[in-house]
Amino acid sequence: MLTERQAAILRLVVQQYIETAEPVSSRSLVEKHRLPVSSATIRNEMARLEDDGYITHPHTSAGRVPAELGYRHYVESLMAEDPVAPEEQRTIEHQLHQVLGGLDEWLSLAATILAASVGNVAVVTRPQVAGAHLKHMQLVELHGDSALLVAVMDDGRVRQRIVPQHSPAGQELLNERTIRLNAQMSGRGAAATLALAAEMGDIEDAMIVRAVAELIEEQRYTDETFLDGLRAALEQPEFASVERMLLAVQQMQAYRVRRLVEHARTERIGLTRVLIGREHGDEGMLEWSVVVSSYGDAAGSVGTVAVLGPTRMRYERTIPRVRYVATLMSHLIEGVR
Amino acid sequence: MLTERQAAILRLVVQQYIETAEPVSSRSLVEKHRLPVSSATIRNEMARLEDDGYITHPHTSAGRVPAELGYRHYVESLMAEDPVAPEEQRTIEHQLHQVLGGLDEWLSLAATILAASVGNVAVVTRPQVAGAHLKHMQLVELHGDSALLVAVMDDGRVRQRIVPQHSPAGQELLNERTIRLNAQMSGRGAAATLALAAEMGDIEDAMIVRAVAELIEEQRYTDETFLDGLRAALEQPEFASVERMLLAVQQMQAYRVRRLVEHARTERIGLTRVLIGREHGDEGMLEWSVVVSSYGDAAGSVGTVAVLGPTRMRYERTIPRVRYVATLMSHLIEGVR
DNA sequence: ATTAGCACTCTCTGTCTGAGAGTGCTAACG
DNA sequence: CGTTAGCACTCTCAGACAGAGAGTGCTAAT
Repeated sequence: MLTERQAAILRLVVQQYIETAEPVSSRSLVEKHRLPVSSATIRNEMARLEDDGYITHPHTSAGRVPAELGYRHYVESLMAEDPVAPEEQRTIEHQLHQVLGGLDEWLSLAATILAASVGNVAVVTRPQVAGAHLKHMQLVELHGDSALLVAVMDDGRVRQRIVPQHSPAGQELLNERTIRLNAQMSGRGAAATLALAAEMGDIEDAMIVRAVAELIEEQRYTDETFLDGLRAALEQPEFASVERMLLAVQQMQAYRVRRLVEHARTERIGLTRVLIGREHGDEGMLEWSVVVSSYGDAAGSVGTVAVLGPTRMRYERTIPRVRYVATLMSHLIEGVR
Repeated sequence: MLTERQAAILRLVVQQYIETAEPVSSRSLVEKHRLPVSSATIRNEMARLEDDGYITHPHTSAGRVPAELGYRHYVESLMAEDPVAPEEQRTIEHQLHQVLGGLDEWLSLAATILAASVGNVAVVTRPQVAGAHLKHMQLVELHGDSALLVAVMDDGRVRQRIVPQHSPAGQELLNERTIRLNAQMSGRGAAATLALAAEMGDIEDAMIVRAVAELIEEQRYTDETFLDGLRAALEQPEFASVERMLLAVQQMQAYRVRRLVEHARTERIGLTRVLIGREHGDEGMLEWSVVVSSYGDAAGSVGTVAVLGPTRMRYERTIPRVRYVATLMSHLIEGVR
């Protein structure tokens, strides 16, 4: 158990390190904060904190740096959140409301806004519904012997697929087919749609219905993950070497980030979770932390909002902002269904 | 005018520099290629080439490095293209044919394939039609008081927009409206659609028609530009310092790259152009070269395929591959219209 | 015209040194 | 007993320096 003074020192060490990115020395702590004790006392306390695993030493004659446990304790007990000011709330909300083009555009914008607000990588995943259903589909004639199948799902997705036409039909006939098939398919899930396809007499009908079933179920990792803010994040001193920067660029790929974030999140909407260093389980990204929150609607679909950054991250700022954006999205998502 | 020997030497210098990324010395040239002359002779010739501006010197005791003029001459007169082997042609074509999901997915895949094939940044822009026309639009009811407008254009775009509904209508009524409006709008361009909106009696009809007109005209830079291959490109030695790498990451943003590439391309389909260093006109990217080609169909829409990389780029490989992908796309694009 | 030879230049690497920053420990102090 | 002054010790960092190595440019001989 930490004494009150140890806790105070730990807080200062973490804060100062987050701010300066430099190891924190006992003397600088005393001077900057006009502590009523000498640096030797701080050194003694620091040695304790180090024994207990809260902070470390890069080398003998360097100041102290928070260890994972130190950040953990800081986030849980020592930190005061830096709330999203009303002004900033309005800005974010306003920007989000600029969206005209549907769910995808909206998720992408959310990632961009969040990234800009916290200066790190922001990730937003599309809300996953246990079983999506078809709302409406439409066949549009393409040049030549194929048609474009456009399907709108009840989870907000709009997906397309090119389907061959054995007998070129013209838009008129495609419209008829569209109406006929919609009548049978709309409201169905993937399995039910597939079952329907099996019963179909007409081969072309069956093929289209199967295509719709695939679209309902489809999840492409990249397309479902919206990521922004890498450029800004790379300017932080943790990436100030070619190897580290290159590694970071490699690591921040949509599919990988998505796996990490999906794994880190909880089902519980409204809860914001922080995973520091190895806590998130991706051995290759030990120096990264994740702040993650779920959003969703009454219908039970759940998506993820997250920020990724170096363990030396401004948790005070990041946590409330992730939470705020997630909350906002939970409210807004109803509208694009 | 270069003598034959000078040209031969220049070719070797460029080739070796492209391969090794190290300044090329007179001795290494003689040894590696068993030249029938001494290094001193090469040195004399090199001095000439330097006087004429084909190559340079990083410093007194370093080997030679191609200057822009050297690359230029190499690309135009000295280089033998490394054709895309039938095997590779099949692979690329096969990958491109994997596309199921329509134009966007297809352009994005093309960029990925090209990037992988040349190991640099590949950019593909959507084919722009002078005036696109509406093929078909569909209204789908969303939860609450809005509807999703999905429009398919004759240039292959599928665009969506959320539109408010003043009086919640139900999908039935939306279908009626869809049919009514399609009958009036389909085949129209942006201006004609806008004109139509002005004549409309019904306010909601007019609003939807206006929205469609906007969608027909819409061009969002990011969404219209598909880019891949940055990760691989960053591994090249030209980016082996934090500042350069960071700069490269900043520079390779969709909107900027698009501007560069659109500016560099020619209207002439089938022609592949190479712009080296300052030739492309973006003063901030002097160390980059662009290989660019246009693709399009008989209808006159033109898109761009390009590769961006350091001036020290394997032009022999890159040029034929850009050309091949562009040709392929010209053929394939007919199918997704 | 070509080339051997050599002086000259510049970079690169490793070593060393001194300065500086911090800690850890000890002993003294209140 | 907690606190602190003092100091030895450790480690890093920047700069200086030297020597090796790589290349060129020039000159004179072939």
